[in-house]
Amino acid sequence: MKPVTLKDIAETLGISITTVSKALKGYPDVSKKTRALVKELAKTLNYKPNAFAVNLRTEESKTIGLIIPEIVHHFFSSVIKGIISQAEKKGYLVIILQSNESYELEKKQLDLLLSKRVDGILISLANGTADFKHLVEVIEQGKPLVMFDKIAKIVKCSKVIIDDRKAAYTATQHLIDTGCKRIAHFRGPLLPQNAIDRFLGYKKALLDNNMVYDPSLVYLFEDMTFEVGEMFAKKIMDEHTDVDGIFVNTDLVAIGAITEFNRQGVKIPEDISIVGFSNWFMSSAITPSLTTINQPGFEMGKKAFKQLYKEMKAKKNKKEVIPKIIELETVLVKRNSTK
Amino acid sequence: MKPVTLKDIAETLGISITTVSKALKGYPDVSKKTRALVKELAKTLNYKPNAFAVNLRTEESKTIGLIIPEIVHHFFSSVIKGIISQAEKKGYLVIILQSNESYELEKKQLDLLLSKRVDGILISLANGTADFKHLVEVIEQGKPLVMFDKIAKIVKCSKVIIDDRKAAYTATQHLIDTGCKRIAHFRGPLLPQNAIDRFLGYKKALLDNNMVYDPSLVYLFEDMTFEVGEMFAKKIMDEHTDVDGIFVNTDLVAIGAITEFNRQGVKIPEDISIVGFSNWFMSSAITPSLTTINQPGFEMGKKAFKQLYKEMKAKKNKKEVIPKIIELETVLVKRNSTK
DNA sequence: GATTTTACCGAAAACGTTTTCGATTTTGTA
DNA sequence: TACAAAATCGAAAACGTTTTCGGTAAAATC
Repeated sequence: MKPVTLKDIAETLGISITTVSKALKGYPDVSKKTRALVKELAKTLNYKPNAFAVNLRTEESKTIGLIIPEIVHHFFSSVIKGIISQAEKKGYLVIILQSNESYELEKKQLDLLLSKRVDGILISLANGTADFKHLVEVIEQGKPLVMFDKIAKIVKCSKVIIDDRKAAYTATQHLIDTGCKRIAHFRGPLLPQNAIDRFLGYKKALLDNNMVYDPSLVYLFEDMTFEVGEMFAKKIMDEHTDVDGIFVNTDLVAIGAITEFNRQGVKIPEDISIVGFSNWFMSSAITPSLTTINQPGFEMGKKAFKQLYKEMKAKKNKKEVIPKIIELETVLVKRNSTK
Repeated sequence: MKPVTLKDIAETLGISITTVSKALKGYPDVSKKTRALVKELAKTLNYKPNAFAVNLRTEESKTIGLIIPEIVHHFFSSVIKGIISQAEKKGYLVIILQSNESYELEKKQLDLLLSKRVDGILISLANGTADFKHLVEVIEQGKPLVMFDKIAKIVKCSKVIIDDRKAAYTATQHLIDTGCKRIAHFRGPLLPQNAIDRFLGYKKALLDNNMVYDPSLVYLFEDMTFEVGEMFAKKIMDEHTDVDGIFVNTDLVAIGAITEFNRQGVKIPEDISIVGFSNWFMSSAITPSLTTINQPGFEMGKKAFKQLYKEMKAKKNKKEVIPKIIELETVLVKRNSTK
């Protein structure tokens, strides 16, 4: 019933715990004969080292924490998948917490992970997070931390991101290049950096092309849902019939808008061109298929873990780490929602 | 730099480690004065119990393992969210592993969780899993295990499921009730129990209504993708022009089919009625909106954790647990893809 | 004032592992 | 044979906590 321990093996073999431990870990100062004996018995007894004891002794758990705003979300679940896949390769397990876009929860969860003594932390910030003290504390404590996607620029730690501003610029420029004269923007919430950057990219593209930036053409949503897209599409038809292009912060909302435009007989891209963001798999499925910016979630997860891994290793070897900004490439995927 | 320990507090206060520990844990045999003193110092020093030591001593980690076939999947990520939300309430953390629908990986991961000594395990089986020895071993070891959604009926443990057969029966019956005479089925892979059950429910509904069951109307897919739906829709138009209803194993495939039918001018539901499965949020967004079976993922996750929690508590109190089958309600959500 | 009760505290063992360092045995060399 | 070198082993400490059990001091009882 009780799990077998080193002691059990040592006793039945008539040797010391030390030797058993060394034999199993391949230390050189144990003879081939006893090593073989130990390993064999360990296997037949199905010995598994007590992780709790190992953790206590080695002060590491081979476990990392991950805090993410929302799990039920195609982009984020892709990131999670990337993180887990990479972590598994390196023998790390990952504990996932969901902040639900709440700053308070995020703070509490960070604390929880710290008290569980995970070896490192990966985090994507909640929309509600405007204060970063909790993050700074983690770093000051010397615990490896890397942020991804939704980051805080001020905080001194490694980050894996895309250039949201550039990508948004590219998206908007594409609308301009294909003849759009009056371009609206469905933007994300106020606080998160990537919504800000995408908005800024949109604005800059307009100005660089000598087009007027009209704030009334910017529609801000808090929850990104299909229905928001439908609603904003209706608003556009009501309030701004002259709009002939829309850059949307995220595919799901863009698809909602397309659906509504389809319903109302607005022709895409003839009447209105639309560019989304993230290249969700449904964007190639919808009719017309959606031109969008590819946001490599899986890749981002992989890179984020890899960077964290480096920093955990560095910490173990008592080496200094200099924070690194890793920027992933985004590409414009041209489909049928633009000319 | 180093985290503060009970010893640190004890020394600065000039008392024993024992007393500090007891004070913090609210033992009655420590005076109010010292208790207050200890608690205050602990707070100012930001003392956090070393989880590794606690785990070792108490033989529990307040951590559970979760093995899931695929994370990037709306239903499963909803389940994950349900599990995590419930676990957090009870002070449990969850380690997530992804089997990628591979039996080999699933086995390895189960072993990994066991060696990490999680307090309990939640699992949804991979499509490739046909042998259940690895699961039986977990149970024989006395480690609480509950399966959800994709289960093995033979294995003696608690399970949280829906009645796939009944739900499929309801879906098919609805097609029949609305006048469909020749009903096809896009079914899931060969092995997983829920694909089998849904197929059986479909078949039984046909037979109960004195309709012929025609195996050539059953299209089996391995990967559930949008494209599979498109492809099968084409096949139906080629091979079985008389089909006027389809029960599809999963919404995504159904939506692929709808898209293709739309493209080809096949009218839904006039020419062909379609019922999906799972009530993915896009099924209310597509045109026409998809009639489907609601599969409560979040709820399933919650229930699965709750059951596991009961079993973990029972184990702690050395009480026997009798495996429980928890069946969640499914409802037919009528929309516009059926008459 | 003597005795019992209660309140409070701490020593020590235990959880299972890793690792250092010294001890012993074996082998090699002269 | 004597000695050095190499090979092999084990005792013991340490990681930080929890908990049992015994002990002392204070309070209560007579």
